[in-house]
Amino acid sequence: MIQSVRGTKDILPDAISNWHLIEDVFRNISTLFGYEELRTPIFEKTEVFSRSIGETTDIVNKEMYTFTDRSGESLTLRPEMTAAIARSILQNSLLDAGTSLRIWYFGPLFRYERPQKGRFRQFYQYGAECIGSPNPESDAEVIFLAHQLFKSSGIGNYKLLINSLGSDENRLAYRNVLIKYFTSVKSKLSEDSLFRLENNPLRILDSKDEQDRYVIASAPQIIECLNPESKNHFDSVLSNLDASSIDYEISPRLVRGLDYYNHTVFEFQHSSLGAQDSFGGGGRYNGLFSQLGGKPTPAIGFALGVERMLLILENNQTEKQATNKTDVYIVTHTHAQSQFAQILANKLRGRNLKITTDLNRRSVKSQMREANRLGAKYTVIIGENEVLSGNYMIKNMSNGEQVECELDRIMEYEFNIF
RNA sequence: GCGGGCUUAGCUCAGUCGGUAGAGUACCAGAUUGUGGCUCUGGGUGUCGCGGGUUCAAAUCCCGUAGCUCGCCCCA
Repeated sequence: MIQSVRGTKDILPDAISNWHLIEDVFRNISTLFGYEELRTPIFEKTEVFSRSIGETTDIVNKEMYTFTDRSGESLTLRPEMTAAIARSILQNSLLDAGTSLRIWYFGPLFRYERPQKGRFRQFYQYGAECIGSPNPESDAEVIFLAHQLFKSSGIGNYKLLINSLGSDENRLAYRNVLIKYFTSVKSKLSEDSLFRLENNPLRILDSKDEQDRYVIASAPQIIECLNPESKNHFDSVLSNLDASSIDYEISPRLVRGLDYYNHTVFEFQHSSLGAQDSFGGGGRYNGLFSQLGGKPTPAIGFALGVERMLLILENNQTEKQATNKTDVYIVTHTHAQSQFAQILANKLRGRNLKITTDLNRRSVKSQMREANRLGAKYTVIIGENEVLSGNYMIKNMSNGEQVECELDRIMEYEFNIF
């Protein structure tokens, strides 16, 4: 049997209703906040990602699906969206100076990783980007948006962690302070963290290793390296959140993986997710547009892992409520009535009723059973007698009552499908 | 890239000491000759992941391999 590619999965009809629910929330709430949808291709020139995400990150180093096309150009299935969105904004000149551009997106991303709970090689993200404002109210706005998305889709009990990396200079200064500190306690670090010390020392702060955590506890914090403007910006973001009663936890060790982040960074965590407890995250990326060849443009955004959101939802849903897949099931006694059944079905569909007919020429009993299984509120029963008399049986499936109805009047029959 | 667990019917799983596979559920048929649910009766629908080895005999023991899953790394 041919199987789907490792780390990819089919979204089966049984699971689709939660996807629809969450996609509706994405569209409706984003619109309420004045965000417009932007769809970009699922592959880009490789440099879109290699120039923005960071050469030392695992995403660029070992997780990209990169290939050369027939013209010899290096292309990559998008491993994240922000860089692609920025590319599109620059290419299409969507940004007017002095105003804000509000964009949201939804779609599949691709990373070559070992799959585990809440992690796939093809996975979906929703994201929102607020471009053009350096001010703390835009930081707050995107967090309000995320908050409302969770509220509307029924996700509660999550934790918002927030931190500031400061300006690029602050970040660099902190990096040096950290290298100095961790080098001094090198002997106590785990093997992984020794590697991080060479490549991405900030990430040591995120280590899950017990011993590392002990060392990390007394590491210098980035707050100490922030200049006054950065500190002001951060404080102001927090006060905006306070004013709107958004709960958060300042997490001095939150650094996030992508190189383009500066100033505010944040992450949403939920305890029901297993090892990957983060189901969304974002931050400010004032340097990204210039890295991609545009004018320096302040921006902030976040992304949500849709499969992880669905995991949270499924955890909350104790029982799946049976959805009725059809309103009226048309039962035919023999195959001879199937044309009549289909004519009737199409007429009733014109009344916006969900109609199912039998396609397998099964017994009346089987058809009734299926009608029941599909949650049909009514069956219309057609047999030889009905064809001769021009009358049809309409059976109410919840109380078993049957009435005879003339063909001409079946279009007026009041089906109570609620 | 590394480590643990798992793989038997459509699904969830049992299978003892090696003796050629079973339960629940789903499904189909009948009881009810034109009518669902509830009940009863009957029906097994299988490449025991795959390949090799040991053996008179392998779902079971050994070796290899693939897939799934959870974790590490990293990230949504």
